[in-house]
Amino acid sequence: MAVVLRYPDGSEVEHPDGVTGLEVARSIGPRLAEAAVAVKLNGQLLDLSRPITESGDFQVITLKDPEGLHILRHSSAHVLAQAVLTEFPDATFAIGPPIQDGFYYDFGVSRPFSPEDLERIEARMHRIIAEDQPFERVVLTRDEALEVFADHKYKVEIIESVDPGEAASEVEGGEIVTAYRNLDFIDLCRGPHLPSTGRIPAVKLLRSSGAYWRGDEKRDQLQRIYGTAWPSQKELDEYLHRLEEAEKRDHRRLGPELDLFSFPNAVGSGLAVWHPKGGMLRKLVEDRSRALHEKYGFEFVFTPHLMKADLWRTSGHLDYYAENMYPRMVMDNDVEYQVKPMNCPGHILIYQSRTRSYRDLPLRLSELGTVYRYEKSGVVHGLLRARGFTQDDSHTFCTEEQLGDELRHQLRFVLEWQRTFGFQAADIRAELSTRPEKSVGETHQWEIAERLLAEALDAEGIEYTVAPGEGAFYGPKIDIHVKDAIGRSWQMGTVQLDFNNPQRFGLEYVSPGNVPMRPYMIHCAKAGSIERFIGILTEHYAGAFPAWLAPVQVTVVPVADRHLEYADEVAAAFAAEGLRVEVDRSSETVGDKIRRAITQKHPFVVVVGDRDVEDRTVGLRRYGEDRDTRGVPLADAVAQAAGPSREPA
RNA sequence: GCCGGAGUAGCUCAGGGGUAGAGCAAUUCACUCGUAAUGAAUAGGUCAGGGGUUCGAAUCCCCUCUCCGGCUCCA
Repeated sequence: MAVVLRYPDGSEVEHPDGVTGLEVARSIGPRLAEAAVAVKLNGQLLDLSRPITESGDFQVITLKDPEGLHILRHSSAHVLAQAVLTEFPDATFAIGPPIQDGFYYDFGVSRPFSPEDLERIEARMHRIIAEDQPFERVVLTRDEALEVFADHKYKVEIIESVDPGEAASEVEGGEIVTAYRNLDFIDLCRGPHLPSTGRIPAVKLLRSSGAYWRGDEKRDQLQRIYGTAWPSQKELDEYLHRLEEAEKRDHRRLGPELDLFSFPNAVGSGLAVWHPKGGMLRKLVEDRSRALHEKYGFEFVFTPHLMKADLWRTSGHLDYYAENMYPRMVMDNDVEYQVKPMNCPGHILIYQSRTRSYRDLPLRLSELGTVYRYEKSGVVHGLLRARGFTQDDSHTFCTEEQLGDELRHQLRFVLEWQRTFGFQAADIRAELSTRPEKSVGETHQWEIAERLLAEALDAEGIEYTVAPGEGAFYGPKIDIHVKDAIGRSWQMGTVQLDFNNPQRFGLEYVSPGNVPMRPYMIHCAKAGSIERFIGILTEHYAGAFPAWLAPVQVTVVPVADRHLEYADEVAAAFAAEGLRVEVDRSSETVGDKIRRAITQKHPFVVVVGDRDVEDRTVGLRRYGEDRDTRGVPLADAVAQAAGPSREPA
């Protein structure tokens, strides 16, 4: 008997039945065999030592493959568990999967891990790796497995939760489970694994934290240890370097550094104050928001921060959202008020302010509405998760006939918004969330809405995935996710249908046939929250905003005090073109003044000295360029700065 | 909210029962300089806040607040 294996290059090679992956790799080349960590047969990953008994597509997996990295990190997680169980005999272990860039493992322990514990555990891991213990695949029956792991309640729960006949994530399905053994350590696992622990080239533990068993806050709190593993020390170092670089663009660091905003303790958690430069940035973003809303046919409305509690009762927020709302205050004759966490009810009241006809629709109401939400203390995160923030919110009311066109209209708006701020189409993807289990509205409405949302995405050529059951209880939605400069994905815009509010408030319009009809309601945010959006922008651009958004666009640096007069004249020339310009009047050296402007990431630095005064020129340096141009005629310099400083069309 | 770590000058940090420290920033003075840090001097602190232990607390203990990393949450 023989098996025929088709290699990635298309060639087909015959091997004896039961040949191992390693033997096949060896037959291809010794270096490949050395690099091999697993093989893939017909899409299924197998250990190198597994006998191959069927023909098909065959590929050797090395650490260069994504699957190889996955295996490396999975095996690293095993070694972590082995180290912890060795160092902490009373510890029990739960699950430890590979994740993006690394792995973690959750443990039940009598006390949380300290940083010193992590050092000790990591040292133990390195010893296990040095010992080069082979990973051995063990096949157990359910009963055998229950016996082997009898002392580990989480493992027992995993084994018992395996539905016979169906594959679960931790183990192969059926009456049989697999485990991997190295030395005296054994862990439940479907594999595959590296051939031995010595094949882990570079591993490092990063941090520990609490984590709930099965992700459920009502269940045990376990201690999770995060680590990272790479094919080489160099790649590990590069990864750590990337983390440092990401830290440098953290908006919570750049905000104060660039004098944009801060979070004074005296104000309260999750509440920002905006400094003049951040205020300018914010004004520019908000101006852009208003201009685009106007372009897309929205009308501006304003609603108060405080509204009667009864209104929130009508809208259902007190039923569904109360724990995120600030507590009520009682005024006048025991009337209760609450701070708004959303803008919708206010906009609905405006809709209701008079009888609406089909001729009024679509009615598009927008507001830069500041809302306050009580976020749990542990989740506040700079501008990205604040307790007070301003939504670029809008609510559109339309007829069923208009719904398709209107959704597409709104989607187009969201996309233009992202493009305006420098996010490329290729970095935008969408998610269509459909009806969840608990929902309001009629099936007919959901079906229409979900279909029209999908059609709008198709019409705009947006790549999207469907998230079944992930919609809000009140309607399906599209979320727009955007990738930033270092590849992180952020949810920004959203287009959501709402079947709930029109019903709760009894919204109507008069149809052409003179009968009352219920309008459809669309929530749409482009940035989401202005604060969060600026936080993301700050990280995306690492604080070096495109010139049109830079709070200060031009810094004029006089070489000596005698050039101050000309410097002011130069500044005036830039300002006359609408540029935001500052003159550095300090008595520092030229080098220092330039350094400060660069550190503050100003797009243009203009240096003026004796020759410039005489020739009416300037020295021009653009941010990010490590050189400068001398003797640029003033008018040219203004033109050069004005171009990129103009708002995008 | 939960688990851990942390809070000392505007910023970055040292000090860990016995008089509060450095660098950068700030201010002043001198320098007036041609593309990423001129020099000197000065000033700056309820050591997050409150309580306790102690002859004596930034330091040890308790509570609160805030921040950081996760978990959970983000109808």
